Amino acid sequence: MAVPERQKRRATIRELAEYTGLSPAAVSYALRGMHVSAETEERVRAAADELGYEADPIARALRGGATAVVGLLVGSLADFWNQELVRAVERELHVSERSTLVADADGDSTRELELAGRLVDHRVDGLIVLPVGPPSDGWELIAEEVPTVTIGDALPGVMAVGEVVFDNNRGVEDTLRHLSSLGHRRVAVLSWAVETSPGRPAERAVEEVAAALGLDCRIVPCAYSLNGSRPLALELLSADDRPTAMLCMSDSIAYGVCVACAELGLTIPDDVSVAGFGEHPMSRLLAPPLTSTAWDVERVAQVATRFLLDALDGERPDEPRRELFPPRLVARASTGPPP
Amino acid sequence: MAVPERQKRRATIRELAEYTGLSPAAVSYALRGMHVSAETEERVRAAADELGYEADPIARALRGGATAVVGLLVGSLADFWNQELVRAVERELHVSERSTLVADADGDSTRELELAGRLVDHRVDGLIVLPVGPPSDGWELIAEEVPTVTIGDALPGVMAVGEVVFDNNRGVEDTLRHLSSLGHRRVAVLSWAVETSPGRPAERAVEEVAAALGLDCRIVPCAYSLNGSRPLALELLSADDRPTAMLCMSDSIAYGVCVACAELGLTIPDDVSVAGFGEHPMSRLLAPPLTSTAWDVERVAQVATRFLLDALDGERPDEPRRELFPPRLVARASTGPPP
DNA sequence: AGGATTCAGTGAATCGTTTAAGTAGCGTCA
DNA sequence: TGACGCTACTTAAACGATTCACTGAATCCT
Repeated sequence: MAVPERQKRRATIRELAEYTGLSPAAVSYALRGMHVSAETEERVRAAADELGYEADPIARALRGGATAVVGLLVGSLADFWNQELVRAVERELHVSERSTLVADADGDSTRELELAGRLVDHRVDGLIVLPVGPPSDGWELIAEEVPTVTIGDALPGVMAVGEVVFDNNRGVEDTLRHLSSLGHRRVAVLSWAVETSPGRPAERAVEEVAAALGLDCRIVPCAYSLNGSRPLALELLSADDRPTAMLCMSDSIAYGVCVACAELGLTIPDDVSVAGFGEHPMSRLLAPPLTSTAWDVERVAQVATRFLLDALDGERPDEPRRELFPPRLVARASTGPPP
Repeated sequence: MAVPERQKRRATIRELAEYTGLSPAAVSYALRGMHVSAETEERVRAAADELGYEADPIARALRGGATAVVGLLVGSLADFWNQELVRAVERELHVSERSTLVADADGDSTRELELAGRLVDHRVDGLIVLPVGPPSDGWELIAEEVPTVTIGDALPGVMAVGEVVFDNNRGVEDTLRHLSSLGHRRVAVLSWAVETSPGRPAERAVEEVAAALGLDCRIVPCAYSLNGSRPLALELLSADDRPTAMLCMSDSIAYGVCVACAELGLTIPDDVSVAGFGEHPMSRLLAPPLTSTAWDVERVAQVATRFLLDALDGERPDEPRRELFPPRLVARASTGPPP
């Protein structure tokens, strides 16, 4: 009922034109309510329903129109939070009748740009990006060609139509203060690779806060995933002067650290405290439940798609629209006083 | 270097033709190594490199060629295992230079078919489906139009080119035997909605094994997600004759059950045993670690894409190629003797 | 009333590629 | 020699929509 019967071969605009006794052009206009009398418009619409006509997105795209496809370029799909975001964005785009072309840069900034290009080649109407790579010239060209929204961190110098920004700095500060107030002094920060766009500012934030609180912070670059952090954690935690707390810049990273702790026979938080970042639904279920910093995935997805869709049917804003998401520290049992 | 310089406007085949002094047709042939002398082919290829020419996938698609886009239709993206599968499939497709159009049916079988249609409209070269819905006529049309591979459960009557099948029955049997051997008699099975394609056979498997083992099994339909199972579990576990074990047909479902247990003050496995299905990387980290049944996501993704890609550049097999993945029971601390 | 403007709709070009059909030029073979 | 078949191309017609430039009729203004 709701879904129109699926034809063997779709009706074309020419067939619809013949059926209504109009020219293809008139039909095209009618369907978008331009240029024609109300009566014909109605008639064409009815005929379109009857024949189950829907404009072919590919043909439309070739001519330069919209494809109803949005590209979603994810820095690392191995990251659980990012996976959640993909789901949320896909859902948001679905309500606006759009499809989602997903690409995973897998932590590689070269691949990231290459994929962005590929998405553009497929004529996506817009691009939502969770960047890994450092800002590069390539992005300017991309963002110029197709409306782009960044999530997580802006790409400086790139003319995005929207920027959904996490207040990572405050997140880092809150967590470090939390750890400091518990008595920790030696903290390892497992961060995104430091040369990435989120990495650099986060690194500075860590350094500033550490200085202010008198913490001995060591920043260690780390891949997003569980498997990326485990070996690193094994190494860090086997050292004689092992840190008393680990701040992981993603919950996925923290999960790998938990595994490493288990393997080394270390108890969390008695032997070492672990904190995540970007709370994943699973984190409350860990043993012990993981301290983390929460951002509302659904709202992030909503705002990002809103920015993009507004840019798609209005004109592009002169300046990126921007929304800053404050962190919410969720203190749980994985952080406690140092041994 | 590796990535060709991104032009402001892409070179067209006409420009390339002019550049080489050939006709567009000759260029088109040359680039696909048909019909032309070796010398011209070489010359055209060189010119293409020089101009950074790459055929426009949209124009190609309109004419009826391939788009290098594969549709991935997921029954429920809220399910963590499925999220992992999306990542793995995306990665596999990337190595063959293809992009992935992801659609989430969100547990709704009507939406599932509608989305399949939308993917076909976008001229995906092929379709990989993790079905939720019961087999329906719509699928036959879809599978006829575009090569389709099913994952998880075949769609009977649908001419897929490949079927990646989980041996759910044996998985159910193994788990129920495991529970039975621990001494359980009253087991609740939180399953996919029973009318779905995986639901029905799984239900029968449960009934048979339960009868053989003398178990009192109650099958409860349940949405895939953590949030779907929590309220259900709260209800089931508050009853006087509450089950001593819960078999959850997805780890995501199990996670919700764990939350419910915590809320009710029930200890796992002392008060109630919990088992998942389709192991997620997180499950070993829970408190207590979750008993589950593992399938290798990476291999599943590999086989599924292999089936599809083979069908894309060879001809379609007369009969679906098929691979059955046996389960691997991972017994952990979340299952123990009944109270 | 006559010229200008709007309205409703048509015809044809266009987007960038593929491919069926056609055409030279050349060699082969009866 | 002429029929035939190759090879290496070219020409032109798709694919399915959008849109620019028109046209004929009706309406408007002074």
